[in-house]
Amino acid sequence: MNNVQEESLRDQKKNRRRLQILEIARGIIAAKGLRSLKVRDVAEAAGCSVGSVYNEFGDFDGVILTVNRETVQALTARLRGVPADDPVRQLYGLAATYLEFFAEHANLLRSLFEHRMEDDRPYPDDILQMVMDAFALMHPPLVRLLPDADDVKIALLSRTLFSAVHGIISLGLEERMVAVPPQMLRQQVEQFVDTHLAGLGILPLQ
Amino acid sequence: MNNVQEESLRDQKKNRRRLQILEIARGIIAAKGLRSLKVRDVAEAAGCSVGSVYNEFGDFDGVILTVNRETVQALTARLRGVPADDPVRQLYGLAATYLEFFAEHANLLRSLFEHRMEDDRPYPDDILQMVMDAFALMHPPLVRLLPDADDVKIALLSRTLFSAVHGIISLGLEERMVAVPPQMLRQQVEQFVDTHLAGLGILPLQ
DNA sequence: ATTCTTCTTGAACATTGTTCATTTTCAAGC
DNA sequence: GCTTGAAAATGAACAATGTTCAAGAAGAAT
Repeated sequence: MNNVQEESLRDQKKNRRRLQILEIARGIIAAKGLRSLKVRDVAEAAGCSVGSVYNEFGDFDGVILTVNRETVQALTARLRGVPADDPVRQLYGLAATYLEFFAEHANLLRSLFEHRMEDDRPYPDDILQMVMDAFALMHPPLVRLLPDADDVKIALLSRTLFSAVHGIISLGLEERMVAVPPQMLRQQVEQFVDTHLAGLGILPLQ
Repeated sequence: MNNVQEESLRDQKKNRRRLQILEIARGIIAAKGLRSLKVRDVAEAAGCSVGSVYNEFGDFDGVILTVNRETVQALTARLRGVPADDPVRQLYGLAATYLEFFAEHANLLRSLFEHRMEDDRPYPDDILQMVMDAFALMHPPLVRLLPDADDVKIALLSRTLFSAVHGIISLGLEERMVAVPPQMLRQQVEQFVDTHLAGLGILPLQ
């Protein structure tokens, strides 16, 4: 017996179009920033009417939020790929991987963190949850390094440390904040993690 | 001999209006966020036409940027008010004051950090410089604490540390990132600075 | 083939940034 | 104080862009 639902021709087209719209929107955001994203441009590039975009995503925020959702998913996947062999190495790896990902997809990450909803509608919970889950990825290695510490405190520490790294990277990558030469940023982040771990009483890698 | 330029009635009105427009724009951003700022609302509240707003600020970005400029000026003033008696205390003070200011004016700071220009016009240099100068305020106390360190390294450390604090605070204050209870944030920032200073080999306050 | 449902379309509308010809206001010269 | 010229204010018109919806097209169901 086959559980796979028969996909109608209609659904096929719908799905294909949906993916296409998202791909186009993501491309525009990545290339020229969220502010350059226009419904008509997306519709035209996707070969459909603006109405179809609305039909599929409800409103334009819907498109943006879906792209953002996929961004945080891709980020999480990348971060989960960091080896968990040695906990200290893992922490370095998480920071370095975040930097790498941010540098590759700066405009997509800015869209994720900077997009504000119309009026006062709340940002979708599932995206927030995913961001928080990503920022909690430092939890397991920290638990291994600080076996005697309170679990709640480690959870807080994990988010704090990741938020700190996020701040360093997101400001460091603003070309406009000419401050930091990009190749120096990696070293800078490493140094930062290093110092902070030392402050936690954790010995560096030998 | 009086160097003060006689101010004509015309200039008086112009200046008064300019201040009024800025006050109104700032109020709207602070209360409802940058995305809720509309030319017509500002013009109506200021009792003038939209044309006058354009006449005074060139374009709408001009209004936003002027508000942002004043925000970073106010921030800098507050940060400069932190006592410089003890360098460690000063570092705590800078972090705590930044948190305080951010909590009081969250939407204004988000406008400062998140506003993107139309097209690819560059963000005004003077504002960027002022932000960087603010983030360099940790430099003097760090120099006192690490007298043997390279000055360039301290400059980098200052920006890094302040960026880290910025990351913790800006994410921590997003109501949407329910993560951190606000009153806990202060403690969290303090803890963070504490740990990092320890990592730098700096003893905490007795 | 017919009917029914659903999706698609794109013109019309709504909102909001921007321009500019006209009018108003003010200061300077007489 | 009247005239004149420059500067500013006005707001209607325009442009760009998000949103809606009645009509039509396309596919599914019978």
